[in-house]
Amino acid sequence: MLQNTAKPRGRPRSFDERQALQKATEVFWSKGYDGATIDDLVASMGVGRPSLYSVFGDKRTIFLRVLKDYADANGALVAKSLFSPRTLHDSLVSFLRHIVENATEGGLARGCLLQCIAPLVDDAEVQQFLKNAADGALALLERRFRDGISAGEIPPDFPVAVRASQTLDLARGLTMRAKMGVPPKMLLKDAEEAAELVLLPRRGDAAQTAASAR
Amino acid sequence: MLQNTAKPRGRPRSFDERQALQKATEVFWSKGYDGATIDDLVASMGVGRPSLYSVFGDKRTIFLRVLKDYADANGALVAKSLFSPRTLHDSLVSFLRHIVENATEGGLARGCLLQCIAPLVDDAEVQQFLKNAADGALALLERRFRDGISAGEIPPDFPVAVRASQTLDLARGLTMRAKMGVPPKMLLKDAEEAAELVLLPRRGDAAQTAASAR
DNA sequence: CTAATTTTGAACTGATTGGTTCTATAATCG
DNA sequence: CGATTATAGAACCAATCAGTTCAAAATTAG
Repeated sequence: MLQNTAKPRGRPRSFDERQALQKATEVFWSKGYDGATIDDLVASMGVGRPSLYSVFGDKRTIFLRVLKDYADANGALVAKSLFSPRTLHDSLVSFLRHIVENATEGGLARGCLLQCIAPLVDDAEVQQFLKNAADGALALLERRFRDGISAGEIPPDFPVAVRASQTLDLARGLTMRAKMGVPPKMLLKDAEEAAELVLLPRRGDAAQTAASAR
Repeated sequence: MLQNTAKPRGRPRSFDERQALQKATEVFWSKGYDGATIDDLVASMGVGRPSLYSVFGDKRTIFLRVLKDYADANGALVAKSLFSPRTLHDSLVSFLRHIVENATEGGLARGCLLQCIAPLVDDAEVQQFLKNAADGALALLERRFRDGISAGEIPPDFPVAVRASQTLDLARGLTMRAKMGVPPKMLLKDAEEAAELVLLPRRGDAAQTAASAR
């Protein structure tokens, strides 16, 4: 393990594995799971058909790997958007803006791979993965709200679990609209409105410190 | 046109057109557009293959008809849920509950045909249809909020357009979670929370009459 | 150099797809 | 009854699909 640059024996690969996987992501993201053919993948990834199977496995396996890759990268960005030092309000705006930007990346209106493509894949492992990813995102949001309580940005009785879930639901709505072709500009505006909405205290709850969240 | 029961000349059909279309809806809703094969449709609809083509057209045409049918039926139910005589709050709960119930109908976690299936169909006419359907739903919600202003349930400066859009986004989130297998019971609870959320006045806006919305 | 090892491109395979044709069947009309 | 009209079932067709085989190519080890 000292030399990870140990030269492999046979004919060298003509492709970069990470880069190829990124291309595969694009294909699935744009065309969907059923819509993406092996030929599409071969063409985009720059990998010969037999190499594709020997290196990455079959279509389902490739998709699972793409999914994990995408979720990891996205999860890191989401965490960064939420936990870089800023007010709670700005964290939420940043989070929702990230969702919108991801879903409208390159003006392509592809939505989110995890929300618009993967849920249609009729596979138990995929579905379990999505459930875990959603739980993870929810946990991050709840943590951010709790941090907001610690910082005195929202009152201690702020309904953290409810608002975290609602934030995620609003994000899902933004993502679907991105997929429908609603202009990013409008979605970004709505992202800010959504952040304001989920910071409102429950009716009847004291709101004395809430104003500082802006 | 006096006799709509005018007996057609040839061999009578062995299927009911409306019933067959309903079955087609189930097939697309469960399996997706790509996932539904002509054989699936033939088997479920009780229509012979050639009859299917001569009566309903090709796969795309069948799907478009299914889509219109589904949207009409659903639109009627949504309007009813919103505009039956009740408070604004109860209308919103009723609307969101309807969304959840539709998406979890029969314990099948199919989500919404218009949100979970149709957006993946790479067809301009389908996409335009979805956009129109979304605009229609938004218009209904806005109208209901405005009625709430007229009835004094919410203040005159209530941000109708913003809240209507947010209500729809929350509904989309609920639908996605239904598709992910979140239990209906939890979603129904969240539907009520969502209704409460979108009735909150904007920060800084007067909220004197808002309490009557409950 | 030769042998061993790995990747590659092209061609192949069996299954499935959307869509059609052909013929038998079931009804009404005269 | 026989002519007409329309549907139904089975078999068919060309295209496409996921996945494999095989020989040629490119590299390292000795």
